[in-house]
This record gives sequence, structure tokens and C-alpha cells, in this order.
Amino acid sequence: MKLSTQEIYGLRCVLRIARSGSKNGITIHEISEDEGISQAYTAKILRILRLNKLVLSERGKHGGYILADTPENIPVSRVVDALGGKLYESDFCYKYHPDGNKQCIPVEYCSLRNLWFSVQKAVDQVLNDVTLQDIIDQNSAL
Amino acid sequence: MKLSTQEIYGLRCVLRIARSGSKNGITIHEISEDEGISQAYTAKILRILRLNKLVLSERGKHGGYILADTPENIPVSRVVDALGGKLYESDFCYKYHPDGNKQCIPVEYCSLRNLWFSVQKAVDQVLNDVTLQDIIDQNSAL
DNA sequence: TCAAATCTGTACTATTTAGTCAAGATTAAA
DNA sequence: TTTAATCTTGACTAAATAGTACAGATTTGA
Repeated sequence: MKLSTQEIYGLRCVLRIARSGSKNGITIHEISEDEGISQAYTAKILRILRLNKLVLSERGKHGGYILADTPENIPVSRVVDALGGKLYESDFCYKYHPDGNKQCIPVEYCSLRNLWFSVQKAVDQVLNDVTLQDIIDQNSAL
Repeated sequence: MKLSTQEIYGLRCVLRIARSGSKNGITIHEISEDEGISQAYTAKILRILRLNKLVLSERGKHGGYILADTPENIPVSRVVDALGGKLYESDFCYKYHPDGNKQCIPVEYCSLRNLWFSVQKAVDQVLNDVTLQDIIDQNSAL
């Protein structure tokens, strides 16, 4: 079970934006420099975050990125889900039964579904309860 | 955050082996049929499980696979870790800082490390406590 | 109006993961 | 001893993810 690099880098980008005091926001160039991620890849990740309404962008000379909400109001789960999706999604059972017609009939399939779903819940419990502000503050039950 | 198909298929394969009453074990062909996974891919996954000492194999006419231990003694975490590794591993911080020299200096890096590690712990808590036998029985706090 | 600094979008390449193929090794039984 | 059923291994192809390149659009200010 792994995090994708998009999730890892993306959360770091969002935190950079959150920590930027500037009213105009922070540019791709700055985020890229600070995080040691290429500008092109930073831009790609920010696009996803923007399409998911986690950040707002402004073009032009004084352009840049700001958060779409206050850091207290953005749980980490929103960022991670935007970039990497849920572990257990609605198409889970179908996806991993290539032959299509055996879903959830033999008994262990259902208990496996329950297993993965409970892993999902455990992860969500952690990530829903931590906001960007918590991370900035190093608040934690972590 | 996703499970790899190796983890998902692999756990199903192990459970098939666990549920096989036969003393000679169960063949790749049977597992493949039962789970709707190709023989070749099933073989590849079983190889990993064998190298990780989760299953034992016997060649030849009456060959097949059996578990290396009783289902009660194999927590799901062992299977998942063998096939997909840990979410948070020792090289985590280095791996995602391509420029190498910024690890854990700016404050949020450390809180992120704590975050991912606590996700890892939450997942482990679920997967360590569930054994193959639990899944077969549909026992659960799931 | 023009140029510079920025974001935007698409298409491309590289790497990793998923999945297949085929030839070889082992065992049991005829 | 031969054959059939099995596991074993490594090399291959396909698909998904990671990461790059570049041309275009927007805004500001000279």
C-alpha cells in the first residue's frame, strides 16, 4: 500500500501555499524552488488541486496561488483524495474480478471487502481529523 | 492511496490456499480458475509469497501450494507487506526530496513525516489484528 | 501598444507496475 | 524410461504513473 508521488508532493505544495503570508499568493516558481519539485510537475499538480477547488489561481504579472479556504477548514483528506482517490472506491469489487461474474459470491470476497473498507475507514479517521493548520502548527495527536 | 493489484490478488490467492483442505495443497491452475486470475500472473504472485516464506510449494505430479503456517498464525499484514511493502518506509524522506539536501529542515516536513507514519500505524493496527483464519470465518471487528 | 511574468493545456517521453510467454526442472505413475 | 502434471525462472509486452516540453492565454506596467 503506497502513496502516489502526486499525493505526497501535492500536500507539500498546498502547505507551501497555506504558509505563504502574501496576499497575491505564491507562484509556481516559488513553490517549485522551495519544494525541490520541477516547475512543470508543480504546475501539473496545482492544476489538479485547482480543478478540485482546493486552491485558486490568478494569472498575469502578479499572479499566483492561494488556498480556496482557510487552512483550518481544509482537512488533509481532501487534498489526498483529490490527488490520489480513495483506497476503497465503489468500483472496487468489479475492478479486481476480471471475469466479472463472480463478485461477492464466495464467502471470502465479502470479508475482504469489509477488510479493505475498514482499512479505508482507519485512514480516513486519521486524515479527516488533521487540517492543514494542524500540520503548520505541528498540532497533533500524530 | 491505493492497494496494488499484487496485494489484492495475492491476499485472495493466500486465502484460497488456506481454504484448501487438501493435504497436497492446491495448484496454480486451481487458484487461477477459482480467482479468475491468469495462471501466469498467479504463478508470479505465488513466487513472491514463496520467497517471503508465506507459502510452501511442491513440484511434480502431485505438486501444489500449502500455507507455511496455520491461518491463525498469519496476520493479513504479513501478506500485504510481502506483496506491496509498507506505506512509510525508512527511505521515505529521502525518496521524495530529489534535491537531497532539504530533508526535515523546514518545519512541515517533519509534521508530514509524522502524519504519514500515523497513517501507517492506523493501517497496521487493522491488518495486524486480522488473521487469515478471521477472514475465512468472517470473524470481525471489521 | 508592447514586453515581461505569470498561469493553462496538451502532447510528449521515461519509469514503474501489470501481465504474458516460453523453455526448463521436478515428481509421480504408467 | 517415458510421459504428463506440475512448479520455476527470466525475458518479454502492455498499461499506468511520473515527469517534461512547449505553445498559448492573461494580467500588469512601462
